[in-house]
Amino acid sequence: MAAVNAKPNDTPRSMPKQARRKQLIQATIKCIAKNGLSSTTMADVTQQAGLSIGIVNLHFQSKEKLLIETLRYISDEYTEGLNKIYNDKSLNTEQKILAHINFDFSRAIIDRNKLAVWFAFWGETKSRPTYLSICASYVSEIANNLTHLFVLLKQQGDYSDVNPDLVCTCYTALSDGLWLDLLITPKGMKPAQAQAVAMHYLATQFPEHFKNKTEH
Amino acid sequence: MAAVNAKPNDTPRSMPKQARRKQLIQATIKCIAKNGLSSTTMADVTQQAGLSIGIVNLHFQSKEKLLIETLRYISDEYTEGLNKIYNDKSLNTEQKILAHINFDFSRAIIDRNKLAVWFAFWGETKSRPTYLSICASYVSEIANNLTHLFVLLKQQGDYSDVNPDLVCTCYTALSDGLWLDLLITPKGMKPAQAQAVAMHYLATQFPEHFKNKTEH
DNA sequence: CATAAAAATGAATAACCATTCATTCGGTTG
DNA sequence: CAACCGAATGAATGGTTATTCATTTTTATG
Repeated sequence: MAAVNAKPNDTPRSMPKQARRKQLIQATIKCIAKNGLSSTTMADVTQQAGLSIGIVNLHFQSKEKLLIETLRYISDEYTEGLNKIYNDKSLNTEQKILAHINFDFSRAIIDRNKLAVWFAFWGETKSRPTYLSICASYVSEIANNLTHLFVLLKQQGDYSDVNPDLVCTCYTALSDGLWLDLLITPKGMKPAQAQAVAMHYLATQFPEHFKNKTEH
Repeated sequence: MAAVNAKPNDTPRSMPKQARRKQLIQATIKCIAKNGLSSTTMADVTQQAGLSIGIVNLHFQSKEKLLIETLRYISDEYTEGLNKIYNDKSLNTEQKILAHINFDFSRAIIDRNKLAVWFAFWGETKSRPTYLSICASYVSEIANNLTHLFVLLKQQGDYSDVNPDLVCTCYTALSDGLWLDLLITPKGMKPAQAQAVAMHYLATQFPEHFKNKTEH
């Protein structure tokens, strides 16, 4: 409750505006995880950030805009991480797919605070067009890239029966569902185990490439 | 906004208490879908039900208890539907698994109102132990039953490499992830398509039974 | 060091919301 | 039909919360 993130000296006023916004967004993530989206208040968030109550409206105009920026933040973090992999010229197709899976179950992504935020926003998409459109746009961006990787891999083996679109849809859904397991059964499902389940599916589609592969 | 579900005559006071509770729970589901969990108010719910503001506290004591009962309601609906399948003596193992998949993507289950409710509560599990324990208990119940079906099916074919626990985890996660697709890309993903993706995965594990199977 | 500009504060405000409970309504019973 | 009792109502209440903005604090500048 009274836990404060930073002493005054840690957060000088001279820091760029962007940094203060990020600080508030990260406090918002913690509060949503700790109290739930429905009972996250401005007082909670600003106290978590070690700042005063009026600060959110100074930087975000309203609570609603702070929430939208919070969704955009985790959404961007995810897509930018994946785009870095897609654009990495030093990786071949197989390595990019492996890197994608590693990323999907990496510390930064399957942090339970962030998972709670994802699900909280997903639960609100039906009523908030803005949330929906943020989600829809990252989903389609990722699907395009990942499907393309599967198209390329299909050409590198005896994979005539493989449907890249289907595999992309299936892998993506599987990954989201495993995130749920990591969120609600934290003692029953470990990150490495979740990743192994994802690998198991890919091995059914691309056995020449992914059978008996384990990432350390 | 002003949409009222029932005229006074439709809801006589002589109906059993259980019926009024159900009416309020269903109104709650609609409100969560329409406004999001975080802005669902007692006034919304009671107006949606066509009743007065004080009625929730009469039947549920508090808003929080109404929400808990709402989660329990969709949770029970799901597990009871599956248990009916598991206990159906007229179905063999293969048919039970097919019935399970059919059920997972049936109208009653993938109703977008209810999907919104599932995700809203999942997003709050980290902060509400009561939500978490309701979710944890239905998850483990289903996993036990489904894993057992896979164990039985494994004995009915050349499936020595199949790991029933893994398949259960993978199928369940996949199904949850497909629910997300149905929730956030309602125009891009149709129920039949989602079901086909789930079948596609099972066919990789039990090709003798599920390859080229399509449910009508 | 003086001054101006920018950033941050937090007390005050107004709106909102869950809960209460005295009153009213409707159905049942004898 | 009268009397009763549980069900339902909704105005009133008190607590909570987002937002505002006059004031204070910090930083940059000459």
